[in-house]
Amino acid sequence: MTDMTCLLPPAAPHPHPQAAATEAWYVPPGMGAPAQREVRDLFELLRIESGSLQDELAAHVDVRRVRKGGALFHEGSAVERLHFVRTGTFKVYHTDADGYEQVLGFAGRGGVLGLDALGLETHPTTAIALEDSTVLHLDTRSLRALRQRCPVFDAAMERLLSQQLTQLSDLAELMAAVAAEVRLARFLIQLSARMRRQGESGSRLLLRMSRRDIASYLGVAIETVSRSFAVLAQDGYLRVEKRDVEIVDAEGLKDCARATRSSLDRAGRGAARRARAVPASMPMPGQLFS
Amino acid sequence: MTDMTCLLPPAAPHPHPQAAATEAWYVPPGMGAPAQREVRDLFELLRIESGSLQDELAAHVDVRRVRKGGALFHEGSAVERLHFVRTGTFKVYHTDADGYEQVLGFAGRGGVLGLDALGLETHPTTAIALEDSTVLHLDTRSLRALRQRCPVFDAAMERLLSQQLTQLSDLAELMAAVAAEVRLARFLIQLSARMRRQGESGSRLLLRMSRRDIASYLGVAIETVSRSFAVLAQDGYLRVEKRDVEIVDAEGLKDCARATRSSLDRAGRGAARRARAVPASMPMPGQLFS
DNA sequence: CGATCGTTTGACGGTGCTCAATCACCGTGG
DNA sequence: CCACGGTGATTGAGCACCGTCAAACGATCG
Repeated sequence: MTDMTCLLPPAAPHPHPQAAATEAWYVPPGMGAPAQREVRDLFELLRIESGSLQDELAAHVDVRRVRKGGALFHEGSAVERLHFVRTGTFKVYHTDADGYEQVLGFAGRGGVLGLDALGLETHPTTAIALEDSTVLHLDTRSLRALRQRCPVFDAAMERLLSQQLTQLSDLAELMAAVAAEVRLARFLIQLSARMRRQGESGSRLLLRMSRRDIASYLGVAIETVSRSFAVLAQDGYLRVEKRDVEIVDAEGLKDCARATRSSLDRAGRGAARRARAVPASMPMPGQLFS
Repeated sequence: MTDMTCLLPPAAPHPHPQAAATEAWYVPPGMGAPAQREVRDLFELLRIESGSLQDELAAHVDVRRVRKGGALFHEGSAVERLHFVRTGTFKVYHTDADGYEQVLGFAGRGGVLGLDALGLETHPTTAIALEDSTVLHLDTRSLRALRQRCPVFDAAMERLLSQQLTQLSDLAELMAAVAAEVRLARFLIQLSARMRRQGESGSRLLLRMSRRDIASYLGVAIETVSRSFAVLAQDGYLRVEKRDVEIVDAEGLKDCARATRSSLDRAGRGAARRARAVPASMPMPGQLFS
C-alpha cells in the first residue's frame, strides 16, 4: 500500500512492443548478475554518484523483466526483495475485503516497489506492470548488509523512504479535494512534476494506466474521470486524446488544482475557472463576469 | 505528511488537567537525560525487549512536554529529531497553498512523529498536541548512530517505517469509501484497532480530536461527520455523546465499513446494513430497498 | 469481419456540501 | 449567581455534483 514513486516513464521505447499478452512474469534466459550498465543505472536512480560500492552492488543486484500485466509481487506473498524500476510502469494496489481494487500509486523509472513490506512478513499490496518493464532487485538481507556497510547507500534509502511517505500523503491531499476535476488536475500535476524530476519536459504525458486505474486512484467513478478530462480540456488546460495528454496551460491547471472546499466560495476564482466554451444555447452561464 | 501512528491514548491521566491554555511548548525545568522509567517506556513503545542498549539510549534520548495546542514541529522548520509519543495525542497536518488544513493522521502513545522528514531538510507537516503530552526525542545524528550500531533498534525503526506506510494507505483506503458513514466507520475501526494494540479494550473511544479534525481527516464536511455519527448511532452500532464514543456492535460496524462503491449494488448487503432501529415514526426513508 | 475491451456521452436520482439557526458547554466578568 | 460572548456540535433546507445505469463509439485482436 505504499509504492507510488514515479509515473509514466517519459516515452521510453517498449522493449517488447509486440507482446501484449497479460501473463505472469517473464524471466529472460541467461539473466543473473547484471551488466555494468544496469548497475550504473541504479546509481542514477538512487542519485548516488558512482562511487566505490559499484562492485559491491553488482554482486547483489539482479535484473528481472516483467511483461505487461505481470506481477512483481502479490498481496500476501512473502517479502524477499526490494525492487527498483529501471524501465516501464507499475501500478500498486490493495484489494480490500469485498474485492474492490484500490490503486495506491504508480511507479515509473526511479520508483521503488516493496518498501512498504520491509518491516512485514508478507506484502500488503500487489504490483502489476502496466507495460513491459525491467526492474533491479535486491534481496532484503543484502539490502540490510549494504545499508549497514555503506552510509551513502543508507542515506539514499532514507530519501526513498521519505519519498514514499510524501507520495502517499500526496494521495491523501488529492483525495481531500472535493471536486473531481480538481483531483484529476492534482494527479496530472503530480505526474508532470515527477516527469520533470526525471529530466523530461513534463508537458507531454503518455498515460500508461487505464481510466479505471485512474478512477480508483482518484477515488471517483470511471465516467467522472472521463468527464473531468473533457472539462479540463474544454477549459483550455489540456489537450486530451485517449491516453495522450498534453498540458497546454500549466499555470491554469495549477490554479484549478489549488481549488479547495473553502476556496470555492471565498473568492470568485471558481467562476473564472469555469469559463468554458458553452454550447451557445444556455442563457450565459457566467463566463463573462470575473 | 505522514505521521499517524496511534490514536487516542486510552484514557491516560492528564498530566496537567488544570492547564487548558493553548500556548506553545513547555519544557519543564531540570529536564535533560531522562529517568530510567522513560527509557523503559521507550523500549516498550518500540517493542524491544529491554536489552543491552539501555544505557546507550538513555544517553541520547530526551524528554519534552508539550501543552495542549502546542507544536512539536512546524511545517517548513528544520528537521532535527524524531519524536516518540509517550503520553497524549497529536494531530499531524499539512497546510496547502490556499491555507486549507489537511489532517493526515493522529498519533497517540507509541506513535512516531517526524519520520516523514527523515530524508528531507524541512518538515513537510506540522504536529500539534491535542492535549497535554510528553514525547521522547532523539536527534537525527544519534538516530543514525544507533541504527548503525544496534541491529535490533534498526529493526524496530524498520517496523515503525512500514507502520507509517501502512497507516497512510489506511487513510487512502478510508478516503476511497464513497459513503461518509463508511468513512467514519473505518476511522473508528482504525482507532479501535490501535487501542487494542496498546492493550486497551477498544470498545470505548474518548476522542481527543475535534469534529473539524475528523472531518479534515475523512475528507468530508464537518456537518457530515456529525450526521454520520448520528446515523451510526441510530443503526445501533455506536453510542455517541460528544467525544465519548462507545462501540456497541463491533461486527455491525465492520460490516458497515466493508461497504464500497461496488458492494452497494452487487449484493443486497447494503440493505441488510441499513436495517436500523427507526424512530417508529418516519415513513421509511428510502433505505429499505438496497 | 465479429467480439471484447476501453472510453465517451447522456439522463436521472441521491448523497453530501453550503448556508443557517439552534443548542450545549466553557471561562469571563459583572 | 447569572448574563455574556466564544467555541464546538447538532440539525434543517436547498441545490449542485457525482455515482449509477445505459447506449454508442473506437480500437485491438482473433
